[in-house]
Amino acid sequence: MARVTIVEDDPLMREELIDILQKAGYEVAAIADFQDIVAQIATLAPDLVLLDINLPGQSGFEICKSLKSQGTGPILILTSRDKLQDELHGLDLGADDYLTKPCNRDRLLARIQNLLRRFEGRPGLINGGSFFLDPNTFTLYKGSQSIVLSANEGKILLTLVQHRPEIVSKSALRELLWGTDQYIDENALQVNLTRLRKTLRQLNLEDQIETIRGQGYRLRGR
Amino acid sequence: MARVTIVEDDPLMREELIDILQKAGYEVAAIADFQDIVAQIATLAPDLVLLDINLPGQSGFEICKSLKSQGTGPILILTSRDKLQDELHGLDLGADDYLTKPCNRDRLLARIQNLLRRFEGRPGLINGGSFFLDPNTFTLYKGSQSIVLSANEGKILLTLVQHRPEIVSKSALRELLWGTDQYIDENALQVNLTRLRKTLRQLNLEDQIETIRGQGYRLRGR
DNA sequence: TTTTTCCTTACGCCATTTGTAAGTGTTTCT
DNA sequence: AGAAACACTTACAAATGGCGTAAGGAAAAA
Repeated sequence: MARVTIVEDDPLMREELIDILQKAGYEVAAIADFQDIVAQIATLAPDLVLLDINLPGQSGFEICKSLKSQGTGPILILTSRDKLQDELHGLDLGADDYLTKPCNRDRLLARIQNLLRRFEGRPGLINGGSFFLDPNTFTLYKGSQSIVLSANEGKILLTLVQHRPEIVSKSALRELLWGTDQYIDENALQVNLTRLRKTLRQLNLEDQIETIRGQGYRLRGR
Repeated sequence: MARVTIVEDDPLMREELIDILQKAGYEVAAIADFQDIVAQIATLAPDLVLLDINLPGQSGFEICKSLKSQGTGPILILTSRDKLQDELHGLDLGADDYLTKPCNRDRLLARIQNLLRRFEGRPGLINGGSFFLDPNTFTLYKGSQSIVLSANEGKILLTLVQHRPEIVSKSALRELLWGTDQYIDENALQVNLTRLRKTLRQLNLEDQIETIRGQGYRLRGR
């Protein structure tokens, strides 16, 4: 069953949530120490985070923002305040859903289930700024379009994305493609880059890869 | 700006929604003819669908289900009924958010903006029950794994998904692969199905395709 | 201009995909 | 049980696409 992490400072409310979720069959973890919450959640690596807004110290909004910039799973914001402003703010920071407490038990479970389903099995796509890349198959997504890169093109683009916006040396790329830096025709890498750029052009992603003369390549953006 | 399609039968409500969204800068289209709604939406290809539940003829739930099996963008369900059951049902069918009307203007816009941001640039993957399928490249996702199907395997799986859980006749599949039903070696289709099943086994998706003797094939689930 | 670095295009080899063929297994009907 | 219809599997050859190699052109630096 899915793992859910609860971030809620009110002990009573926390226990009740734990109870509800456990009875629903979830593997529940609750944050007890309200310092370094983001790090704790990262370690727990839950499938979903149930996040209260009014917390001692760090605001729930901050946590939400931090988690989302790391590409975590779904976040369900839970707060006692019934202010519309909170909802707007929460959603604005990238929360995936929002509920006011006290909340209906069935509604809570339904929303959790829905969020989990929406994220379940969803590919761990890597955000490349103006596109997404599947690191397994090298399927490249932009808008409603998608194409599959060949193995070499995919490997190159993936490392460029992972190092964005830093420069990746030609030496590193040769190592990536052929396991070694030496005894490789200098031109082989060039050709592969030309091919990659040509493929990117199909999705209107021209001028994404920048050449740094004498040093290597880098991806624009960020 | 993003394109939004409104599906709402009450003219007053519809005009108000159109007004709100247009003033917010969206490119708005509204369904006027309430027949073949799904086909109309598919043609419009909006970035988001605002979907009322109580409609003349086809239920909003049906439309939601159909759209989701085609890999459309986000769907925001809008209904006057304040029944929890509706919400549960709507979310269960894969709607991405839910609001009861009359709804606050700012809240509506915030939810729309949030949905659009969450889906922006994200691939329109089709939910196949226990997997996801990219209809363009035929990249198949299950959990953290993914593989790219060959053209024939992809076409077959895609139509099976789109018709799930109904039976797809062999004749229809032959038409799909070769454009015609006649003069095709009966065996050719079999071979392609064997290959597809073998590929699916790589992702532990055995026994997904069921053979209905004398009629065709169908995908399990739903 | 000369030199260095990078880009582009074309060619041939190799792997993957696909239709064809042939044989085996399974269900249904008499 | 036997036969016929239907479905599945494996193997092989042609077509397709990816890849390294080669050679020449373009652009930047000296």
